[in-house]
Amino acid sequence: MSVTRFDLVAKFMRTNDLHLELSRQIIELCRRDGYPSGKRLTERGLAKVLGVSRSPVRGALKYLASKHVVAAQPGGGYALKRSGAQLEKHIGQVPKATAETVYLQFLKDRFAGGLPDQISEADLMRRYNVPRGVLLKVLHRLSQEGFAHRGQGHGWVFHEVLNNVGRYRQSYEVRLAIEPAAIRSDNFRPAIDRFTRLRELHEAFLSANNKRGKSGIELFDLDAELHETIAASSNNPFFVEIVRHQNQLRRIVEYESFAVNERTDESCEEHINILDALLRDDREWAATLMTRHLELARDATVVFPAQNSASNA
Amino acid sequence: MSVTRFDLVAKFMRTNDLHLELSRQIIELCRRDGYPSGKRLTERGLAKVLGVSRSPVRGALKYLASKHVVAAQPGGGYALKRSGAQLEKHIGQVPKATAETVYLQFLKDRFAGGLPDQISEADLMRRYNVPRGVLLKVLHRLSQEGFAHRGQGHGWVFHEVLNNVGRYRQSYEVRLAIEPAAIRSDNFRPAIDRFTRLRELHEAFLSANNKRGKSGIELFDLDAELHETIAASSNNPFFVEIVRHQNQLRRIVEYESFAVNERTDESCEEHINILDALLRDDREWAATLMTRHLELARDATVVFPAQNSASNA
DNA sequence: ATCGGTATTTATACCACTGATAATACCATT
DNA sequence: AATGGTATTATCAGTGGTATAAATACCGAT
Repeated sequence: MSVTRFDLVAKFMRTNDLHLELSRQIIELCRRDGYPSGKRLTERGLAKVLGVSRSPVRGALKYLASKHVVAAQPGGGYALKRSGAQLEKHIGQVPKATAETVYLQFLKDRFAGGLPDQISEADLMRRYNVPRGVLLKVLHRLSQEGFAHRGQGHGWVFHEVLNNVGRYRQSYEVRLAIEPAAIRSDNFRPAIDRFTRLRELHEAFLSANNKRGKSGIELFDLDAELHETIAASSNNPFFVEIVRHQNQLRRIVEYESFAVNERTDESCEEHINILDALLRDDREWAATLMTRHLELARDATVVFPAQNSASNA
Repeated sequence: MSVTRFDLVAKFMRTNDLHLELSRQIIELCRRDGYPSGKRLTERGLAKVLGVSRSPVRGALKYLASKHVVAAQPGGGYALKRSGAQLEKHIGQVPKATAETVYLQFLKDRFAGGLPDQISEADLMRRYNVPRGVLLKVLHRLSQEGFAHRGQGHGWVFHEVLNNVGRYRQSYEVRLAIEPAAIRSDNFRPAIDRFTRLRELHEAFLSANNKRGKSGIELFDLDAELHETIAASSNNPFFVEIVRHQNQLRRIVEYESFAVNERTDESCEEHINILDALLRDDREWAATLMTRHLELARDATVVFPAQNSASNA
């Protein structure tokens, strides 16, 4: 009769979706800022940065401890136990939240033409067999990201995605207008440390590239991070928002290899040149290189046209 | 005993929010496309355009009939009974849907610094005294438009709004990058009829301006329509989306006269010059004029700084 | 003063049900 | 073939109660 409620509650505290999501973000944070192994992670600090309360952070840390990414300290609390490339490996091992999975599946299906332009919630629940809450969460995220919106009456309306050459060119048209402008912005202040870090990662990618096989996903994420970081240096949140949105649009397409850009090495080198120009504060040249980089990428991208989605269901 | 159920159902068919919203859109549609009085409005046609089924359209038409904007025809169906400026008058008289009212109130409060950066749903329900459904509808709209997003844990996070000079300049920075690029886009095809109509409206505004008092709201809407129409002519939906978003950001601020641009007449004339250039297909010059127009507007805009919203609640 | 541990309060997610209403099918008329 | 009128069906909004989990307050230790 002595081992009861309290112990059970403590033992069985399940890790939920939010815990997983936060775990990812914690790893990502440590990786991006290059925290060394042994760095102490405080609950309050993480809660502040991640915009949540201590409760879910605690859950996430517990989960990370079980995966040996962090370790409980003797006096209480947790400290980081991995760093750098090791973290990158771990981040892929954190299971995706169910909403995240459904979200990706949605976009994939949509791209492949498997979803009509208009569809009702009930229909989607039947299709994906998820509870209403998850479905709504996904739909609202899609809506926030500009992939869909709730119709005026019943049902949801999906917007077009980057599933044809024309769309892809239009995306580049936007980026060509925005990204060089961001670099030329009056308030541009290069984030030296981030740029330096990015440069290292690119160099690493280039040399690793020759040995092991190339990873499309890895390169895409690196590319996205570079463009977002540069946009962020303009200190204009609207620029960042637009660049991020365009990246998100391309992400799903390129993850699924529906669009391929074979210029991986060249692209990396162009990135490095842009970073170098920015690091020596030669912004005009950086902007020019960026324009050139985007034009080359645009012209080299091959899109595999999806089967036309003649509105089904 | 003869007057029962059927008649009651028919008589008491209440107009709901959707009916009101559609009524507005129908008026707006007729105005924008310059439908003449007497033009027949078919249920199916409107349903198609508005993206809903016939049921709510029917409700809207019934409502509009009660306001004498349309009239029931002898053989059934409805026909438009007003046109042009008369329609503009009517559109202001259609009551706003409750969600719409709350939405505007939100933005106003947020601008004035009356809403903290983070706040829970329950808190908002208490504050605005609206049922959860309406609140959520509003929040999701705000989220879709980039004003807010759901936090990871509990509560919603509000983004910054255009409530200071810096933000305003950043908005113009985006427009300066996007709008001339839209005009220079390869796929730009001027919407001759829309442009011609807009030109007329601008001329009308200029002459009316001298007689009656000026209406800031009226001018803002005209301005927004012009910029969106031009962006739309690029046939690049991303451009349209960005321009629309920026307009929406400015709308609430300028409606409430938190930001004022006294160059109404000059602005109108610049618009006309841009339209003329576009109408004679002189795109390069139109793009140059657009750049100049935006720069002048940017430098002339005065923002009344809102009291700093030191996070309350 | 800041941290981790714990307890308490509060908010939201979930579920089933109900009524309202949007979507749709059908019919008669032109 | 297209339209308006009508009836039927399906979807969705609203409700309330409960379970879960996030936010927060508090405490003792460093």
